[in-house]
Order: sequence, then structure tokens, then C-alpha cells
Amino acid sequence: MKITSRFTVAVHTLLAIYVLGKEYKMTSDFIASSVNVNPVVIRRTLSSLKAAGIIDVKAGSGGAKPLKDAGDITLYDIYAAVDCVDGNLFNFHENPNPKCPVGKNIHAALDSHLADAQAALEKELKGVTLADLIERLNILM
Amino acid sequence: MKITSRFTVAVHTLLAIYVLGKEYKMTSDFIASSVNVNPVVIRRTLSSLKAAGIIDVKAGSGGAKPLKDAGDITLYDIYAAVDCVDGNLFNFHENPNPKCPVGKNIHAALDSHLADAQAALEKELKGVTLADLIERLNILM
DNA sequence: ATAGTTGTAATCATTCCGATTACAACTATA
DNA sequence: TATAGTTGTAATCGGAATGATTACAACTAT
Repeated sequence: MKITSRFTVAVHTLLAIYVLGKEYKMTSDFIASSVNVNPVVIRRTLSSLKAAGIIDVKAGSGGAKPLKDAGDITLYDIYAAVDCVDGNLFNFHENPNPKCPVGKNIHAALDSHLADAQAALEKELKGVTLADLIERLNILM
Repeated sequence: MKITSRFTVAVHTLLAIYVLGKEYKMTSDFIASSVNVNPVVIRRTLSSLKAAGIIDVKAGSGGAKPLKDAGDITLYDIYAAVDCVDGNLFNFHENPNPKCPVGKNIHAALDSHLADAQAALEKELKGVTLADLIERLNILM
């Protein structure tokens, strides 16, 4: 079980917009050919990023544009924007038997630890900005 | 996108075995009624836990038994035993365009950060043992 | 022998994903 | 204002993963 590629697609999309946006018009078709997915997938990604206030996209004229400074966008912001994880990362089996001492209390015993693990992952994502990635890209390019 | 309930089912299963195992014969049917899933699901879980050397199960006679000390079993061990995540937690879009400067380098720029995030989650899981959960259960029960 | 189990294969329905088609709505510009 | 190029979005499709369930062979204790 893996976290949707929507996330890495969104990161890729933003990198493209921030790095190549001055030189090219960033249409969904253009971005789609860099990411190598269907343009509609990019349009959906752009919608999410727009709803999160990260970029601006105008219907008709086209071309996505940055709204925030790259240093102010973390991987977590992107992860949250495309909603790869709806609430809890870990799936719990529904309806453990309340007549069993284990079934009755397993949520109380386990939930906080799972939340901690998820928080640790998300904290790590909060520590990386789009600017960090762009810097690294510029070295590599 | 969530991590399979196989994981929490396995934790529940082990808790049942370690907490109730002295009092009851822990058959797949018994455990299934505590977890509230189909017995076959539990048998599969037991198989994984057995393969990981955590418990012993004998075909025919039945009844799962602990092989390791609860303090030596971490949530990570269970998570790994039932293989909820096959390798990388994050899905990457395949085939980014190598002709695009972003597409060509995005893996190099992003992979390590994703690995770090996954490692942070797993480290957290390594910090909790079955004994911790049992202790908490005993207080609640 | 028998009853009770485990191990495992095979199906099935459901859910989620990304791909794709289609088309209405919108905007810049000629 | 007509047109070309875009975005927004609904609808559908096939594929993959999941858990539920049925079925039955293999095994073990009594």
C-alpha cells in the first residue's frame, strides 16, 4: 500500500512552474509532457494547488503562476493540498469486539502511537521546502 | 490512501495471544471473533507472524503461542511482518520526461527526502513494543 | 477413527487510481 | 466579434489491491 503518486506529481508540477515558468507558458499540456501523465491529471493537480493558494490558474488564457515564495512552501503543504492521505494514514479494522478485553481497549492503546508515527512523517515533510528542491535541481541541471 | 488494516489486525492478534493466551486456546476462530474479521484473515495474519518468528502455530492441533518476549517485539517488527508497505511508502510517477530538466532530475532531488520521511515514521514504530501496549491494556482492562 | 484446526487456493465485490474522452466555459487577440 | 487555445469537470474504463467468503486438503490430539 502506497501513498498516491498525486503527491510526487504535484511536487513535479510545482518545480516545473517555479523553475521553467519564466521561460515557458506553463499549460497543463506542457507540464503533462514533463511529468509524463495525462493532461487532465495535471489539471486536477493544478486545481488542488490553486485551492490551497499556492498557485494561480486562469481558465481560458491558461498558464499556471506562483503565488507564494518557494521558501514558504513545504512538502507537507503540497501533500496536504493534494490530499493523498484522508485523515489517518493507518487503517484500523472496524468494529473490534467490545465484549473482548483486547477488542474493547485496542483503540485506546494503539491510536496515539499510530498518530505519533504519522506525525513524525509529516514533520519530516514540513522540514523541506520547494526552495530546497529548486536549489538542488539547479546544481543538477 | 491508507496503510492496510492488516497491520492493526496483526497488532490486535498479538495482543490477544499475549494477553489471553494463558487463559484460552488461541485459535483463528477465537481471535477472529475478537478482531471481528473472517477467520481466514486471521490465519493469513498468523502465517505472516509465524514466518517472522514471532509466534508459533501448529496445523492440526491449533492455538498460536508466543515465541519472543513482548518487550522484544516492536510495532515496526509487526508492520514489517505483515508487509503493509512493499518497499517505498511513496509512489512515484513512472517515466518523468528525461528531456525536461525537471523531469530528468526530480528523482535525485526528491527521493532522499521521501526516504527520510518514511524512515521517521518507521523509527517511531520501532520505539513502541508490544510490552508497552500490554502495559497500557492492563491499566485499561 | 474422529473432531477440531490450520494452510491455502480460488472467487467475488468493493474501492481507489490514473488514463482517457468529451465538452462546456472562458480569455486573449487578431 | 469570431477564433484558437486553454481550463474545469463529469463520465467511463481497466487494473490493482483489499478483505470476505467458500471449499477442502492436510494435520494432530484424543
